Amino acid sequence: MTNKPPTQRSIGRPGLTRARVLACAVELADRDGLEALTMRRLGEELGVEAMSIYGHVANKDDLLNRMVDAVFAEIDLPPTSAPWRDALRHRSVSFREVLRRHPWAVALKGSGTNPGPATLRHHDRVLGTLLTGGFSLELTAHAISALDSYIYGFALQEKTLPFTTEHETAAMAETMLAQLATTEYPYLVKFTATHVLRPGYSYGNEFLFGLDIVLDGLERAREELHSTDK
Amino acid sequence: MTNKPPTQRSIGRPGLTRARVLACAVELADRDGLEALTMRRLGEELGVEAMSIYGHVANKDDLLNRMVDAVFAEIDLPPTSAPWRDALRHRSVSFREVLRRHPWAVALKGSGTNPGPATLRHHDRVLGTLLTGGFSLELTAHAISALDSYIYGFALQEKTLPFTTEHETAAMAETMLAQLATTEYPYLVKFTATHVLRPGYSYGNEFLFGLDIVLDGLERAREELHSTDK
DNA sequence: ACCTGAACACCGTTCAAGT
DNA sequence: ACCTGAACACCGTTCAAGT
Repeated sequence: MTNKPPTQRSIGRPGLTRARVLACAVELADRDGLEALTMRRLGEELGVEAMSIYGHVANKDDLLNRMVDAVFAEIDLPPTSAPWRDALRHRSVSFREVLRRHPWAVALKGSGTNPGPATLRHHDRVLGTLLTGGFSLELTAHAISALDSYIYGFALQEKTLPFTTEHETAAMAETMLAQLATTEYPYLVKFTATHVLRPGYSYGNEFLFGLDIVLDGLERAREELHSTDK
Repeated sequence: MTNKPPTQRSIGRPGLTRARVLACAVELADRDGLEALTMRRLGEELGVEAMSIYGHVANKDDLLNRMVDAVFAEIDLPPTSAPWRDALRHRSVSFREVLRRHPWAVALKGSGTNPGPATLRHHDRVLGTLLTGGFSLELTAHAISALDSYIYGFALQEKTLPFTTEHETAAMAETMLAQLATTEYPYLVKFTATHVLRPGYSYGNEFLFGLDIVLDGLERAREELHSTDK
């Protein structure tokens, strides 16, 4: 019994740490969606009264902020060894995979949160990749806006789709076709019937096409920047 | 007093129509945010008991779905007279402006909603623009995914920013800089200090840069499609 | 026949009462 | 000193009781 001051860990029931609260909250949101994540339900999942959670988190908003930062911590940072394009392509693919694992994070991004350390670190590394890769300050701003907009938007659209497997897609398309007024939406009908119902269709495959368009555009802008320098 | 059957309009208090409910709900969400849009508060705003709203809307989910469709109705359709690039550029700029007017619509898009007539019409016209503009079915799917991902993502990022005016941006950047550990996030500090704090900086200006990158990429893919045809 | 307000099963969070 | 459960001010929605 030394005169050790009370630590964060000593607050709350033994075994209940902030890390465990966060991990459980993320798992609950993954499994049952953001609307299932209530303080009471989370407490239940942790084997604890809802109010005990407030020992490790200021309030629900604080919990959500920390969850977003935990998600950012999962994203691969752009490897410093690779050239800017490969480095950012790698982290972009990782970013998208993480957002697919945690779709609720996209919605949470929409509410004004103040960034945690993992989020700041992520952005710092992406900035570094561009600034040391031959991008001007202005072009770096353009690049991050274009790239992250595309990734977030793709994740948002992917999350909205009510189907995942090819079979589900086909079933959904069939019912949609049956309801649609053929004369009123001719292109929608044609597109659904001949493209979406095609065997092998999966929306997820679209990601790389758009990503490479954005990266190509950035590379072109970067080259232009250096050719005018000469 | 003819034997006219009871219409939709005759349900609920006179003067309370579904259109008025929708318009009021949109205005409330614009003004005070989605979290302020409760059935009780909306009823208050309409001068009506909360339960009267259920005469014009099945439930809150139905209300939100109809609000999203009302937002889509505001977006300019791609003009059929213009070439595909100009047509889609016009509707994309309009799309982004509408999403800035109604930021809550981005979050709502994230929850799986079934599309209303204005939404279907919008997508039908965009499909038509591409399919009649020399895009194959597959490339049309690529194009819509890339374009709409970018627009939604940009709207999501713009909505997150806690500032609008240049002055607010500068103030925010100053406080952020003061809190940031200079050694831990060197690029973030450099970027904020020298670019974000530069007079005239406004995130909204980034939209057209990314949009034109995507459109350029699509045009290139379309040209490639036709050159291999020959 | 139509409307409505009390009531139900939930929220996040406060705070006083327990140990 | 620490925890917790009753309580408060909210939700969306049901439904019986009013006119």
